[in-house]
Amino acid sequence: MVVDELSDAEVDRLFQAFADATRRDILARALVSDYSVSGLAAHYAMSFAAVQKHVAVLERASLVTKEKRGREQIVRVHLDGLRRARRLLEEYEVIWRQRVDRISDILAEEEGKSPS
Amino acid sequence: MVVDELSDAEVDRLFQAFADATRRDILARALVSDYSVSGLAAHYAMSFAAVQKHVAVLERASLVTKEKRGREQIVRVHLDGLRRARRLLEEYEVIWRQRVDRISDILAEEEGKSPS
DNA sequence: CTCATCTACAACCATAAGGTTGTACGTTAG
DNA sequence: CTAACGTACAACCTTATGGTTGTAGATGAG
Repeated sequence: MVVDELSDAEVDRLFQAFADATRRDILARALVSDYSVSGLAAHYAMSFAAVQKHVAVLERASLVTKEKRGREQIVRVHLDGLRRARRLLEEYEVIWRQRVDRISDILAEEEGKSPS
Repeated sequence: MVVDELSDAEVDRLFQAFADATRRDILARALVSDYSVSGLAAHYAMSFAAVQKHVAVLERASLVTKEKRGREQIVRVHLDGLRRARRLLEEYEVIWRQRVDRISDILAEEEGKSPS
């Protein structure tokens, strides 16, 4: 029933990509409009190469893709990655809810057996 | 309007915590039932100390808390952390949606101005 | 009381992560 | 054509991460 089967390594890369403020900011910028790598780099107090590496991390996590436009490389968000990460977290919450429900059921049953 | 204001460092820790398969598994186990640290450690092909460190990472990320019970330390999930992470990812999707809507509006307006 | 259990933590090691600078190469503007 | 721009990538450094072993302190079982 689970449609998007991600390997552990893929999920690792996905969350690892989110685990850095610069990368989250890059993602946020790329979400609202198109940026080239150097266009993004202009916003950060670090070298172009560093930003390039951050984009590479996002790319390996399937969160963005790069599209060549002339001599520039446009970074565009790949929404699927984002959705998958979000769904994974939702699944954890579902598990929690199921547990709560299960415990409620057990308590209800116990009460039915010996109403104190 | 943003209720849960997380610092960059907090969010870093949150996603960093998810970025390891062992930790995600620990979290999943702790979600479905109560486990002591050694009870968790029994499931993994690594030392107790290693598992202990993983739990510590989850704890620093506010994803779990430990509760002393006799000589054991019970690991319980702190649902808030989970919810916050999920909401953050949802916010990115919202931003994306807003962008799509904005572009649609612009296109609609352009069409209104000079219907080709 | 004594011993096994559970935990905590320090010290150490190998590798990964995040940053730097430097070099090289395709592309576009003038 | 030439110069500037955008990119790619290698080499290097420092610190963080994920693992190990070993030691030591509480606590519970017998």
